[in-house]
Formats: sequence, structure tokens, C-alpha cells
Amino acid sequence: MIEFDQREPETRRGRLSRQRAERILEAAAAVFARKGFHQATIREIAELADVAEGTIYNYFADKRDLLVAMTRYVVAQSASHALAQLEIDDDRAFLAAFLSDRFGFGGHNLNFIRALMTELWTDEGFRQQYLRQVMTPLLGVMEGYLQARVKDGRLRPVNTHVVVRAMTGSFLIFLLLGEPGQDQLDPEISREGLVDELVDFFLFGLEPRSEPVGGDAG
Amino acid sequence: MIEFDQREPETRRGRLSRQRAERILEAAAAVFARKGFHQATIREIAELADVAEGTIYNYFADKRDLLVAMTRYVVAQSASHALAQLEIDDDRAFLAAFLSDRFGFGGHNLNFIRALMTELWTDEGFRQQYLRQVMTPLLGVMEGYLQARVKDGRLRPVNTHVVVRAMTGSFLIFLLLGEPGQDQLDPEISREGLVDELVDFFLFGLEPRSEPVGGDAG
Amino acid sequence: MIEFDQREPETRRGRLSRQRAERILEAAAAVFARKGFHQATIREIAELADVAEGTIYNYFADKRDLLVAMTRYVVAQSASHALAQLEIDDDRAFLAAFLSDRFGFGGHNLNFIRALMTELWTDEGFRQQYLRQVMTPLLGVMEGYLQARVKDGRLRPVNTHVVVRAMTGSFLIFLLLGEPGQDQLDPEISREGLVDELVDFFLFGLEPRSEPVGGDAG
Amino acid sequence: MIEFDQREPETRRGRLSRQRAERILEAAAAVFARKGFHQATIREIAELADVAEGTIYNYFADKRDLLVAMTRYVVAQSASHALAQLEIDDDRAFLAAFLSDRFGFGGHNLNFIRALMTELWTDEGFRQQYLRQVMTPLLGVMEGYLQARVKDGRLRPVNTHVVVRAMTGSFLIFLLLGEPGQDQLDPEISREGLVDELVDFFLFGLEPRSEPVGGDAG
DNA sequence: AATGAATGAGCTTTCATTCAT
DNA sequence: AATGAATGAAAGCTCATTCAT
Repeated sequence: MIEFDQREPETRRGRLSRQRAERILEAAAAVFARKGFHQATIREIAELADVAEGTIYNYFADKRDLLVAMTRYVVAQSASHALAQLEIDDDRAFLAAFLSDRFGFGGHNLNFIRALMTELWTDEGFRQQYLRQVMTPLLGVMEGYLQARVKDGRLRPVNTHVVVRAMTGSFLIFLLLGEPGQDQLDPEISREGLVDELVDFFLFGLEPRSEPVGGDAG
Repeated sequence: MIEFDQREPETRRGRLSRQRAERILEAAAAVFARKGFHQATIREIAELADVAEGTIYNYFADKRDLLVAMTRYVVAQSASHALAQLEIDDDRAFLAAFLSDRFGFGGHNLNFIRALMTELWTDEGFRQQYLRQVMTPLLGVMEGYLQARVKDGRLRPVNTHVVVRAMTGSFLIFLLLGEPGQDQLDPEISREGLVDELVDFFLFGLEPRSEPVGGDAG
Repeated sequence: MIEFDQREPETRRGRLSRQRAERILEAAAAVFARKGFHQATIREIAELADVAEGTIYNYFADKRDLLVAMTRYVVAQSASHALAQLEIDDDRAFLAAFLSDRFGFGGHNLNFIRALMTELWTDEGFRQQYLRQVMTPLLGVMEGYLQARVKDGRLRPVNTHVVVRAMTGSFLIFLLLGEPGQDQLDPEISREGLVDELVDFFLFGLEPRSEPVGGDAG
Repeated sequence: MIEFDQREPETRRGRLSRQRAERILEAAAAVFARKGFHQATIREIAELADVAEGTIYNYFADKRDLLVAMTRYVVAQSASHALAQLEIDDDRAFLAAFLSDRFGFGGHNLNFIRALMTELWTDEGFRQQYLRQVMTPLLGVMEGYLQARVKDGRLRPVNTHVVVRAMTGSFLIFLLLGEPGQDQLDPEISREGLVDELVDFFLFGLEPRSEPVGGDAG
């Protein structure tokens, strides 16, 4: 399902091998998601992928490597899609579409994200790797977008580095605390409502608008 | 540092016993922080606390109980302090003080918070317990504060439930990604700079101010 | 309840001390019986005896010693009583009374006997000690009785050593397999029926007798 | 020595695997016998079987399962053989042969029997299982034999249920107390002497017989 | 003499990883 | 390349025993 950037004609061997690797990755995603990294066992992943345990070690160095590879695999599935919205011109529409998309992805991959977050907080090496290879590029694209808007004067001059991360955190915490519809959150807010509120907050902040703000607020 | 609500003169036994429990809790905090819950071993905690492994089980039922007790212990150290800033009247000053305080706490307890976050994402039971007993009350106070300000007309009418969580997420992600001064973040931003940027963002949002914005943006 | 062979006037100290030892022994009997030797814990025995764990070690060298002492204590409670039947002159009546008494004791102390048998089969040292100190004397009395009867010509000349043990084994196995009234054994046999059958078997064996015996005894 | 009901040619894998399982079972028998169930450790069994600890868990679910499997294994070695003597027509000869055979088996498997008896007295579940699956069928065959002889008038009408168990107990106790040749028993009695005495006792009982018995103890 | 907190060896069991086939 | 049996290092936890009070 994922596209590796290779064009050369694959050998039969190579194709089978790649398919097998993907089966393992998908099994890993499922099991890591269901159990978390430490609770997941190689045996269970192997069973789900319908390969022998030893086979996994022909494709991945060790369990941790499998987590990293799996993460890249899953993220790759969604990244391009996620960034497609950057075409949208209207800020409000763009933010809403982007957040909705991310919540959709998060909802469908909640368990996976949990496994990911767990290791992210725990394993320094994995965190460095993930941040550098996955997070920073993704955030970078967002930053570029915002910077362009700032330059155009369509957005306030803000530190895009900070703002992009703040928005990301605002999004992630709802995955941690529970999305709308789950008992943790005010049950009256739908996902759309949540997205709208967040977009409002991102665009306008807390201060009253429309009337000139008093000098003391500065 | 923690206050047990007892006034009676402690027996020598009781004092030693309490000190020992605290030594264990502090060792647990350190090891859980360094390794995460699953990676941490009772043996290592015992060694750091300079106590036999079995002794830990005289004070805590099992490993999970130790995590829960440790969490309460650390959280108790900071909660009251954190809410003292609610007295500040000026919004910008209040938010800045609050965030600074939280970043200060987060910086000093980063490892503990990591251990906490790890389990929060992983363990459903622990998450429920923590959210209900610690997070919700804390967020509730913030919500109350915001609601009052909204009522006064000093803040826009926003869904405080959402906004409080969004702000919390914006804060937490910098603990995950690394605060200013660490290599992950633009090294030119100081903590104060970060706090200022965040406060700006919280108060004003992304939209240009001072001039009326076109109706379509609303 | 047990008589230690001491006549000297006990000091208050001594009396309290003896009572305490007996409380421990009785608690030990109860717990060993309920759980078996290895499953039983010193803590549970201490709790039941209402003493501290350490106190037990003031009276008994270690856990095994407690088992041995407890065994002597329980056996002593019944030995003299058991041997009182030796006065009975009629062989059938004697055997029946003796067996009934032993089954009665066994039924009431089944759990204790189980704990005892377990260790008897397992622990060579304990077995030697028990056999020499408890079993051999008891069996010796029985042997003496039989030998006297043989000398009188009222019983066949048999190897009393073997016969006494054979009879004992015949008795014990019903404690292992379950006495009448329990599901393992033919439920139609009462304890009296069992005793009668055994006595018959002991006295007459399997061979048809050359002279008619009372019709019902067959 | 045991017969698995398979005819297909074994694979090399399968053969090695079976041999390994048997090595484990034999090691288990030895260690359980020496130490009893609770005292025995997986480590020791593994060492004796020259196998890693983990390997044992590839073949047996847990320690208790190993005990059960081991019991079946040992019992299977002897059951059919034991019942072969049922062909013998003469009662005395039959009983003597049967007892000799059982003592032979008991002597060679004394340690195993000890381990078995230990758990039999201790573990209710195991006892039920063992009695139902092993003991009752075995005793049942004996009962059938005796009943036939009673019907023929070649034996007294006795309650075969009771008598068979009584005889079994008479046999077992010598395994507990020690067979002839061991210090516990009168060292002058050989195993044959013991068997003869028991057979005598079983056939004739204690009562003087109506025909004059020779002056020697015969 | 009594206490019970502290001790730490030792237990069963799991599971990532290796490697002969 | 694929297999899966074998490995053995830990892990959490228990509990007989000690010893300062």
C-alpha cells in the first residue's frame, strides 16, 4: 500500500520479500497498538503476520527496530494526505480541514498513537529519531505555510516555531484525554464543535475583538 | 516536603517508617523517570532507596501501587503552589506567571512527568484514575477562572472546557519535544521568550489585529 | 491439655510461657492442616496464635521444628486413649473398638494427618524421627499385644511385625482414599460396616473357612 | 519403554522432540522424588535433564502439569505388566507374584512414589484426578478378579471393595516405613519373607485355623 | 521475653533472540 | 530465506529468619 521510491523492475523474490515485510509491519502496528510496546510479543506479531518468529529477524534488527519501521510505515500512509490540505486558501477552512483530518486519523489509529506516545516519552533514542525524521519535517511544512501567510500579512507576525507546536499540542491532548463522545469530555461537544472551537481559539485568541482593546492588555 | 495531616507526636518507629516510605517514593520517581514503568525494576528502586527489595513490599502492595503512590506524592508537592497565581488580576501577567511556574515545575520533574505520561498513554485504568483524581480538578479550577473572566466581558466567550485543554496541550508538548535551550527547539528562544509567545498566541490568536478583519474570516 | 512430665511448681513465668507455646502449637496444627507444610506461613500461624512472628522463634528453632513439636503434641493427645482398648479381651471386639477409635481420630484430624503424611513421604530426616519416636513405640505396643495372644494360642502364630504394619496400612489407606460417606468409597458402606469388614478380613482372611462361621459374619 | 500409539515414521525433529520430553519427564521424576513437589525447582529439573529452563515450558504448561505428565508416564510403564499376573490360577501363587511384582516396582520407583504420595495427600484436585484416572481402574480390575473367585466359592464372600483397598494399604505402608533390608524394618525378613507373611495374612487372617497348625510358625 | 520491620535468597515464568536444520 | 525449538537472563514477588528496639 505504501510506495517505496524504487522504479527498477522488481524480481519475484524482491516482490515477495517486500510483501512479507509489509505483512509484518501491519501485524506489528496492530499488536503494538493493542498491547503497547512492552506488552506486545514477537510471537503474537509473528502469528498475526503468519510467519515464523525467526523470519521477523530477517527483516528487522530487533523489536525496537520493528517499532521504528512500523511507525515510519504508518506515518507515511497519512503524511501526504495530511499535507494536501495546504492548498486551501481560506485560513479558517484550512485549519478546520486539517484538524478534522488529523482527528480522523487519530481516532482510527488511537491505539497505535498510544503505543507511539508511550515510547516517545520513554525512549530517548527513539524520541530523537522520531522527532528528527518524522515530526520536524511535518512541523516544518506547517511552519512554512504559516510563514508565507505572515509574509503576506494575512496572519499576525508570530513565532511560527512556537505556534505550530502549540497547535499540535492542543490537538494531541484531546487524544490523550479522550475525544468528544467519550466520557472524559463534555459530551455535548461533537468533533466538529471541537474543531470549530479550536480554530476559533487559534485564530482569535482569548481577548475580546471587534472593539479596540485597552492599552493595559499589551 | 509533603504534609501528612497528623499532629500527634510521632513515635521514633513511625518517623523512621515514614522517612523510609519517602525514600522509596523518591527512588521510585527517579527510576520510573529514567526507565519508564516497565523498564524500571524493583531491584533498582530498592538499591537507590538503599533498602531491601522485600522492604518495598512492606509499604506498597505491588509495583503498580508504587507508581500510583509516587504520582500522588509528586503531584501533591506542586498543586497548591500552582494555583496560587490565580490571584493575579491582569490576564497577561497571570498567564505568564502560570506558564512560567508550570515550566519550572516541568523542568524540575521532567523525568517524573515522562514516567507519568508513559503510563497515562498505556494503562487505561491508571489513566482514568489519574484524570479523575488529578487532572480534572486542576483543569476545573482553570475553567472556573476563565468563565469568570468571560462573564466579566474581559475575555471572549469561548468554550472554556476546550480552551483550557488546548492550552494545557500547548504547554505539555514543549515538555515532550524539549524546552528552549535543548537541541530540539530553536536555541535562540529563552524560556521567557517561549512563555511570551505562548501568551500572545493564547490571547490574540493568529489573525491580524488592530484593523478590522474582513467578514468572511469570521 | 497435654501433660508435660514436670511436677515442680511452675513459676508464673513458666506457666505463661507454656501456655504461649501451646497456643502456638495449636495454631500450627490448624494452619499446617489447612494448608500443608509448605503452603503454611509463619505469619499465618503467628496471627492465629496471636503472637508476633519473632516470638515463635523463641520457642521453636525453625519451621520444621515447629512441625515436629506439633506432631508430638497432637499425637500425645490421643496415644494413651488409643491404647486403653488393649484391656478388651475379645479379639473381635478389641479390633473393632481400636479401629473405630482410630477412624474417629483420623476423621477429626484428617487435615493434620495429611500434613503429616506429606512430610513423612518427603522428608527423610523427619520420617526417621517420626518413625522412631512415634510410630515404632505405638506399633510396638500393638505387637506386644498380638504376641501375647499368639503365645496363648488364641491367635495364629504370625509375624507380628508384618501383621501390625499391614493392619495399619489397611487403615491409613482409607484416610487417603476417603472414608465411607465420601464420594470415593462405595457410599453404601457405613463406618461401622467398614470396620466390621476390616476386622473380618484381619481375623479370617480370604480363604473359605473349614468350619461354618456364624452365618452373618460370612 | 513407554509405547506411544503412533505408527507413522517419525521425523528426525519429532524423534528428538520426544526424546527430549522423556528426558525432562525422567529428570522430573527424579527431582520430584528427591525433593517433593514444592521443594523441587524447575532449575534443578532442567539441569538434570540437561536442558534450559525455558525448554521445559515448551513441553509442559507449568510445574503442576509436569507433575501430572510425569505421573502418567511412570504409571504407564507398569500398569499392563502389573495386571499380567491375573492369569495365575492358584490364589497363593497369584498374590505372591502380584505383591512381588509391586514391591519390585515400588523399590525401583520409590522416589517417584514418594513424590506422588506427597501430592496425593496434599493436593485435593490432583488426588481426585489421580484416584479417578489411575487408582480406581486399577483397583477395579483387582476387585473383578476377587469377585470371580468369590463366585466360584474359592474365596470367602467378602466386600471386595474394602478388601482390595486394605491389601493395597498393607502393601503401601511398607514403602513408607521402609522395605525389608532397610533399617526401619526387622532386617531379618527378606522381601520374599515379607511377601509370604502378607499372603498368609491375606488368606488366613489372624484366627487359628480349624486344622492343627504345625508347631513351627510356618 | 516480645516485637515486627527488614532482609534477600530463591522461586516460577516470560520472551527476545539465536541458530541448526 | 524460512523455520521454530532452544536458550537463559531477568522479572516481580514471597516468606523464613534475624535483630534492634
